[in-house]
Amino acid sequence: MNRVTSLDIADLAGVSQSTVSRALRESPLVNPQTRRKIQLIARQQNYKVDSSASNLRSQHSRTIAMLVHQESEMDSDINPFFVSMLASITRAAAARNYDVLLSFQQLSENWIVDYQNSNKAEGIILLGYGGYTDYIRKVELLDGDHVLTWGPVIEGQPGHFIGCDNRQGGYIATRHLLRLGHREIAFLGDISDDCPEMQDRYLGYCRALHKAGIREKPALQATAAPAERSGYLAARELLRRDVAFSAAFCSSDLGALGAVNALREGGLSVPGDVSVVGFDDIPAASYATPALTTVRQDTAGAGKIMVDALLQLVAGEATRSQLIEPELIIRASCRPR
Amino acid sequence: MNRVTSLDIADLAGVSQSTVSRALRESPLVNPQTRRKIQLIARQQNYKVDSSASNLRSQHSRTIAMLVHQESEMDSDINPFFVSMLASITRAAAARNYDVLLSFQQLSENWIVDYQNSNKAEGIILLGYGGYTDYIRKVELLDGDHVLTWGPVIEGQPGHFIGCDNRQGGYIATRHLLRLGHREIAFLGDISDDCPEMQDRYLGYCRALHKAGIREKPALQATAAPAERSGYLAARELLRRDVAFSAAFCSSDLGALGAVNALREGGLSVPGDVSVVGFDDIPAASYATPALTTVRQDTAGAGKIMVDALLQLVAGEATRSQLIEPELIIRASCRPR
DNA sequence: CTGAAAGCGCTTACAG
DNA sequence: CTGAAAGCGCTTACAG
Repeated sequence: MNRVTSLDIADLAGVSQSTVSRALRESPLVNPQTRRKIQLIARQQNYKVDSSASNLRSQHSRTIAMLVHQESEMDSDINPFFVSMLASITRAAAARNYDVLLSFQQLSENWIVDYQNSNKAEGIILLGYGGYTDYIRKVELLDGDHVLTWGPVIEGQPGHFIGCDNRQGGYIATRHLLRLGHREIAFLGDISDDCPEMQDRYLGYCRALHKAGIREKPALQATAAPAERSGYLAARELLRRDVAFSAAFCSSDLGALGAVNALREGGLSVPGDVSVVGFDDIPAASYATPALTTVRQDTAGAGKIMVDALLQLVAGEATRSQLIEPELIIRASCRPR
Repeated sequence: MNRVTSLDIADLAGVSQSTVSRALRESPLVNPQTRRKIQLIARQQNYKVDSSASNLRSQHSRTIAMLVHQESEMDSDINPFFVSMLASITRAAAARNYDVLLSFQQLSENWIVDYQNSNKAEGIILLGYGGYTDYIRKVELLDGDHVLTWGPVIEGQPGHFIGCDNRQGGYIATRHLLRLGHREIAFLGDISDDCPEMQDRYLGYCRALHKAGIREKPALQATAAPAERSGYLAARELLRRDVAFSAAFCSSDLGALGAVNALREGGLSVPGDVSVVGFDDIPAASYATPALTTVRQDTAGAGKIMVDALLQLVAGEATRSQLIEPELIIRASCRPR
């Protein structure tokens, strides 16, 4: 049994191969009756247009590549936030009739050449970029390529980024704690230049504090990456410092979950002794004990926006950077002072 | 600036286009010096073989499709276990120089036609199949197609499956609880024919009980799907029945996390009053409070095995069904009776 | 509205 | 070891 081609369908339908091709692409040129007949026969024969041939001829692949950054080969835990993004991007792409190639890569590898120059994908979405300073250096060389990154949206930066309004996110998280009467609020997160997103959350935190007439204290900030272990260690460090705090804003849910464990180990109850707010609203946030109050990033909406923005880049249109609005999700990990 | 093709590389290297093609495919026919020269020029020009053209000519795509089953469009929480599988499959495929197309699909959609007949993918890996009875009916029509499913490995079933030795998993989980002195051990999971994997875990549970001279009690079994909410409801149901138990084996970690919450709400401490064992070893299991004792399915190994098995199918070779060995991971959610 | 024909950029038998 | 040539299965201008 040989592969069915458009020529076979043409024979069965008694038309030319060109007409088959047109009918299957919903060309308005072809007679509606003929089109229906051809489509019926194609379905009966389980015929599908050969994508290699179609791609080669038409010079586009209707495929995007989604690269998830990983520091090392071995680290197989993907941040659940990225999993949500990945799912929502894949669905948004499918809705636009695009396929998605998935890959886990390190920054050092040359994905542009691999995916774009081989015509495997028309554009690339990057989830997680590792260190910002290294990444931006790489992006500068990309001029004209179709690469969109989930990350910080910074005035004048090269490349194309879409991300959450992190400053606003940090602001509403901290304001929530302030309104509950907390004054000594710790910040767990990396505020170095390598993490502009967390830095922005920190700036939002500071702004909320200032509005309440409070100055931020370096002793209340502890560096943490978005990982459970990292949040755990940061909270321990904070406890060791022996500085008073009745609340903590963690710049990731994963970090917040770790911090909660560390606080408990230190004999503190959450939210009894310390209120905790996270960031991301990963699934685990809602079924943790206590369920985590957090700042949700709308991944479903973000996926659509990213796919649309990438396809604009591909089409050569201008894309403006867009900020996703964060939303405070109140659960059980905070209590009035 | 036009697209660089193999003809351009040929011109630059002073050889024919055929030789460029051979050199880039590491053909032993071409002179090593010529090959190196061509490869160098190709790299300098950022040239990559056009995959559409290559696929069309050679009639294979070096791509596999990975379909993650979803009941509904809206349900965006992917079981973290599948996330690990997805990552490990993608890595295993990359190691064999295969690309991975990702898609979220419902059982009703016709993925065989979409991916295989269009030559988009040489084979398909399915993660999550929904109801087994419906799925197996679909698989029966697949004869000759290259579809591999993560699921139950059952003697004589149609199609190609790779999965965990669930019976053994259920056995070692239950044996662990028995060795801790528990006698009244609840089972949370779906034991209907639609879930042969959980059914097998239940059979392993029964076997362990029998070996200890205990008969399983229907009152100690509550139906739960692998989801937090479902485990929560099942545990509540169990508490309502007013049957004594000092331990529970939950056939998924997600369900176990929900069950722990329900038990706590019911005034019981874990592991103080009830010991709990889960299944899967998802990341959340290790950072839950208490950290969950569970049965690990080796996803990294499973990914490699699945990709290899699928590529065997594609090559027309026989694949034998394979069972992944489960492993008990002891953490903090169990205590001696 | 339809058909004949060119050609996308490769791979690979064939001839040397 | 190398080159000239055919052809993979489509899409799409061109002509009618």
